[in-house]
Amino acid sequence: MARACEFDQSAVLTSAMEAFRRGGFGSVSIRTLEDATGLKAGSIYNSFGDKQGLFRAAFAHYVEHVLRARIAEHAPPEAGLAGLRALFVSLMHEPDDGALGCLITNSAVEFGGSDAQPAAVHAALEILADLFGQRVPAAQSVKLLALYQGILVLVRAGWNKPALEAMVQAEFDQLDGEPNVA
Amino acid sequence: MARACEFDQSAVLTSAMEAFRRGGFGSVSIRTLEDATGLKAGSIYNSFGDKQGLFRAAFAHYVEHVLRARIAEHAPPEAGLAGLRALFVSLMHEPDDGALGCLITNSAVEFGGSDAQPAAVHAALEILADLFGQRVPAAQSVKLLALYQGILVLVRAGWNKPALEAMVQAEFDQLDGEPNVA
DNA sequence: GTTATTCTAGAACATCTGCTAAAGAATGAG
DNA sequence: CTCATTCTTTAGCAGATGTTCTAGAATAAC
Repeated sequence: MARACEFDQSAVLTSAMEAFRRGGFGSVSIRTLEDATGLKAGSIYNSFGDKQGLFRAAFAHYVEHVLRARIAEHAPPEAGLAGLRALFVSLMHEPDDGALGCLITNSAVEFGGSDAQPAAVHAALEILADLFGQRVPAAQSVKLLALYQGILVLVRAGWNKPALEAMVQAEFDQLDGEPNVA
Repeated sequence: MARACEFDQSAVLTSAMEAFRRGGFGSVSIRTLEDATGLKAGSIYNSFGDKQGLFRAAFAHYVEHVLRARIAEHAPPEAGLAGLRALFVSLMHEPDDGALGCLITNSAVEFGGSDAQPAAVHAALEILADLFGQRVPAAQSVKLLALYQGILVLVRAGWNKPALEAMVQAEFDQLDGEPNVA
């Protein structure tokens, strides 16, 4: 019917997502997003409405292509508790040393001070809570969720990774010795 | 020798601190800080050098008058493991529902994407790590640090507080049954 | 080929940002 | 009192911010 978009939507979302993971929503400007995505401001506003719209799309992209992909890779349904262990351990082996933080954790912190937390943040946390809840008793699953978020904070803060990994291993060793859900 | 400052430094730092706890460093402007502290921009720059200087002072104020005060209240040296339990439980009973987040956790996340994490953030995390390390075996103390940070993220995200508190109680019940350091 | 429609490019807008300069007000030393 | 010193206030600067507008380029239906 008319001219088609020239850019690759997925590539654009990936680079916007990385910019937001590094700096958060507030400190990444439209100019920075222009450089990161290769798009001009006009095209960004034409395609996503406004900065929030691009963020929402990038957040959804993160949930789908980073979080869900990570779960699928390390903790598919049949992997059980060992899958959860691998998922946790993988957090300490990101090449970026926390510079690319978790967009969910970072957003929970960044928007937690405002009146309304975006529903997307809560929904994303729910994905993890559900995953843990399926493989571990309820009391333990809340602990795993908190541990997961805490590890991401500490990795981003540059905390000693081997110590974190040893802690994860010990924690799952203990979980292995208890009755679980599956 | 000359005119004295009219404002109460501690009160100014407290209100600046609260503003930063709510919004982080980046999204709190000098105008907002003027309103929060009652000072005019000129006085702020005269007293603290620049925005970073005020933030540094507010961060130190937080460590001294919020973190250390919280430890002294709930977990004095003689309180042992029960003190740590009370410390953790207190995180779920803040009246602000996470709108006033922990300045340490929030800063770790906000500055984690930049080249150099401020040393003050790491030092503040060390305070908690040391506290835990004195009352619990090393492997457990790392877990408590991660749990502590994760709880703060989840509280700020509006997560179910009774579930978090039950998790904390269960975790410390288990710790009570193990040999500890003291 | 015309035309309607949608994308892209670039300049521009009003507002907000951190910060500074200049003038007035308070203080203590001489 | 004088005066040097320091605080407070106000106004303003240069640059960055999110956003919009306009002109131009590409496409597909007719």
